[in-house]
Order: sequence, then structure tokens, then C-alpha cells
Amino acid sequence: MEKKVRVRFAPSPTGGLHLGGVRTVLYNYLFAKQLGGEFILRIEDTDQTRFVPGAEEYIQECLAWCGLTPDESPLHGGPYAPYRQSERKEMYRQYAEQLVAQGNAYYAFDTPEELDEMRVKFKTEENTSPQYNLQVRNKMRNSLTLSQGEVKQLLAEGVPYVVRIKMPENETISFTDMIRGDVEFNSSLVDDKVLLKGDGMPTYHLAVVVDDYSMKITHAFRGEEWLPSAPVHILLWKYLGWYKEMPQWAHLPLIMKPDGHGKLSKRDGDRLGFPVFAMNWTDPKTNELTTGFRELGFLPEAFINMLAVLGWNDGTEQELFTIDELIERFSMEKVHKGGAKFDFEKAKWFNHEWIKRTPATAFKPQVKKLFEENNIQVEDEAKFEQVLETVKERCTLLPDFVQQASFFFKAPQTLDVASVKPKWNEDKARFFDIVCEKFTVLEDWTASGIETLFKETATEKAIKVGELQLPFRIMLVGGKFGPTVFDIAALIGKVETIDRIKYALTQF
RNA sequence: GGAGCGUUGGUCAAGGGGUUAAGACACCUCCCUUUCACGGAGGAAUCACGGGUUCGAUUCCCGUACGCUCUACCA
Repeated sequence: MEKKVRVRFAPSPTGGLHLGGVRTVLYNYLFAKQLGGEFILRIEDTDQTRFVPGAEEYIQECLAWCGLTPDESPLHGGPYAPYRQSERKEMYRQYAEQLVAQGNAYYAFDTPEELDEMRVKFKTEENTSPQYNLQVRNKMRNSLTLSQGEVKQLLAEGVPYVVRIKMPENETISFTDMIRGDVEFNSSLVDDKVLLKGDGMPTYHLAVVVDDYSMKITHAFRGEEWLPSAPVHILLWKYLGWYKEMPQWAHLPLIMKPDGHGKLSKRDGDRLGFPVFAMNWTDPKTNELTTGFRELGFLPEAFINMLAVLGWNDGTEQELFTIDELIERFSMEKVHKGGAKFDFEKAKWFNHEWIKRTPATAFKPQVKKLFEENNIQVEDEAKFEQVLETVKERCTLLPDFVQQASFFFKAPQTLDVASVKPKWNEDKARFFDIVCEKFTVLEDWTASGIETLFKETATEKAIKVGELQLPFRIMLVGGKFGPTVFDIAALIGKVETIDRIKYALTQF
């Protein structure tokens, strides 16, 4: 019987959740759900110096907004709790000691100053950043160079130390990446990474394998930036005796900045004017607020859809996918190998498409809140919904609704008189007087009824309908925007329509 | 410097030994519409470069260039 699929997303709670992070969550989630597996959220908070209060709750909220709820997490709990590495501290030390006992790792007593010294001492033209590896470890203070007695003594004295992995000489370490195929490394070229830090906390390298093992993770997906340290992880799985349980790896391509080169960062968003975080994030230290996709007015469906196809494509022409379709079609093998530059215009296009295809009831609450913030009162819920339906095809972001729809509930404060004035004349003013009179007695107050009457009257007065539509629009909405004028008139009602015309006539 | 990974129009990308090399976003032109949007028609690539292999390579192999990631007691 096949093992039950279990995947995990393991962020550090250090700040806002980045686009790339959400995409990693998404691919994990899609993969798990497709195979009837479980998706776990694990918090990697082993670096106490980088801990940011609120970041963990923020991540949970982002996942909830995206609809990518984990099956197990610090919040939900689960059979492999705890899901916070800081709460699993003791279990890592045991394995670090095991590795030392087996001769696969060693104690290193070098101080940070000594390490800095080493880095300048061994720096050469050919080796600009010397590493703590099989050559230099013989020249440092560790349990490989010190006598047993000295080591014991140091340990007894409580001198701080770290545990480093002892990389073997000239071995080929290889594995099959689900996206990249076979990848090979020569062990001599990999450094002796720290496994257990001076404060007793594990580094990522130790923690990720211990936790993936103990949580029975079957597939491990992470960003491409982890590829160079993969050999360390592979070796750890071997040394700990768990190699047959090792998850299948996939290293996801990076999301790059739109201009120039490099990984997309929060600063690029600030600089180029688009969000990088899923939701608003306020740095608790500086109080600096970074706008997120949610608050900018993205629908979670659109956000997810956009991210899914940034680096993945099912081979057909389809671009718009529901989450269920994504679950059905997703395949790790079809994920692109190269990084993708983020295109905010395309992201907005996805949102526009999703607003068009989503029933207004779904985003009505958010839009209503936006209206309230702009002092526009909505009493008639049914009308509100109808209005949203009729204007949604011209809204890209949720806040666009306030410009596109507020005039349905509130007469325009200012009229774009300048757009009417040049072609305005007495005949046209007369036309609107007459139209008002006819409106008063019009029984069929529907868009088509109004349109018919309006056009008939125009014909009678021998004025081109086209020349009257723009003034009519300005009268009703105040500017050159909004849906078809007759639809607007029908929705705001007879009395309001006539009022607005009468008022506008005093302004033209 | 080293290691690893990557490279199809401006961007996201399909495809894959023989094709007119899909599609989408953006951009430009036009149509529709005297608002905006939608919708419709049209416009751009000798598939990084150089060698092979082959009857034939954008597709396979090898180099080169370029880019990215890593090179912390951060993840």
C-alpha cells in the first residue's frame, strides 16, 4: 500500500507572507489535495533573534484568506504536535549527539571572532569566501583537532559550541528532483554546515530533516534557493538511518523582480508600486505598513489563480482555473524550471476576470465596507447587488466599485461641465426639459423604455442621439464613466433621474 | 572565486528532430460604442551563441556566454 501523502509548508515567522511563499503553499496544497493527502503548516522559529510577534498569526490568516487551510498546524493541532520548532527543541539535540557519536558530526568551539579570522586568513584570489570544510576543519578548534580530554574539559566547563556535520570526502551525492530530474553534488565541495547552534537550537538543516521524518512527510517542496544545501539534507537522512523514508524533493523556481534581475523582494513592490505580500503587514518594530493583495482589492480566487500559473501551465490554452480545477490538473512535472518575472498588469487582469465571473453576492460585503468608508449609504440590498452586477465588468480591483457605482446611491457632487459646454446649446436644454416632462408620465421605467422614449424625442427634435448621450451621462453620474446611461436611469429611478437632470440644467 | 540551477517575442508561456513555433498580458492599428469597459480583426520570435549527431535541429549531445541561487551559529 502506498504511503499517505503528507506535505508541509514551513515558514519562519519573520514578517509578511511573500508571493513566493504563497505559491509554495499553493503547490503543496494542490499536490496534497489531488492525492488525497494532508497539508501541514509547521513554524520554523528556531532563530530567536529574528522572531517577530504576530507573524505566525498573520501567516495563518493569509492561508485562511487564500482558502489554503492546513490539516495540521500550531493552531489546528494534529497527531504530530507540536508544530512549532521552538517547542521541539529537545528532540533535535538527541539526534545531533547521535551524529557525533557515529562520527558523522563533531563539536566545534570556534568563536564568531575566530570564524571571521579564518575567513580572512584563508581568503585568496581563487577562493573569495573560504568555508568551514574538510580542509579548514583541521585547522580549527573542534573535536576533530582537539584531544578527547580537551573536548571533555571544554564541555564540562560549559564553553559554548556548535555541532557541525562532517562532510565526507569525494562522494557523489545525488537525488531526483521532481522538477529538475537528477541532480548531483560532490561532497568535497560542500561545507560542514552547523547543525546545532550555540544556544541549543537546531539550524534549518537539522530541523528540517528531523521534523520531516517525525511528521512522516512524503514530499518536500521548497524554493530553489535551497538546492545548494540539499546534499547536506540527503546525507542527514542517510546518517540518521532514515534514507528509505526520505521525501521526494521538488525545488520550485523563484519569482523574480519585473525589471532587472533577482528575486522579487518587498522593496521592489514599494519601488514599482505593487504589493508583494498577501495581506497588509505592519512591522511591529517600525510600525511601517506594507499593503497586501487582499487590501488592494484582490479576490482570493484571482490571487491564487495568478500564482498557480506563474511557473506552471497544464499544457492547454486555459488560464482561468478554479481551485478545484487546479487540484485536478496540477502536476509538479509541469512546473517550469526557470524563474518567472512577476507582472503586476497580468495579475490585475486575473482579478478583472475573476470579478467578472464571480456573482456580486460574493464580494458585496467588502464593497459595502468600501462604500461606508467613502460615506455612501446603501439601504436597498437588492438594488446594491443589481448595481454591482451591472458595473462589475469594468472593475479591475474592488475599490474601483466606488467610482463605478457610488453615483447610483448618491447624486454626483460635481459635474464635468467642461465636457459638455463646448457643444451645449438652447436646443439641447429644451430637449432635456421635454424629456423630463415625458419621463414624468412614462410608465415603462426600464432601460429599454427610457431609451426608446429618449431616442424618439431626439428624432422629433432633430438632434443626433449621440450628441445627447454624453450630456445625459454627465447629468446622471457627473463624469465620463459608468455603464450604459439608460441602465443607470432605470436603476436610480424616475424621480432621481429627473432631479439630476433639472439640477444639471442649472449648471450647464 | 567555487558549486548548483537556468535561458522560446517586452512579460507569462505551449510545443518538441521535419510545424505557417500555440495562447495570454502589455503595446500599436482598426471595428463596435459619441463615457469607460467588454467584445471582434490585424500587427511582432531566424526558439542566447558556437560546435557536433542527423537526410534534417528551436527540439538530442558538448562547449561558450549570460542570468539567478547558495557560499551565516538566517531560513
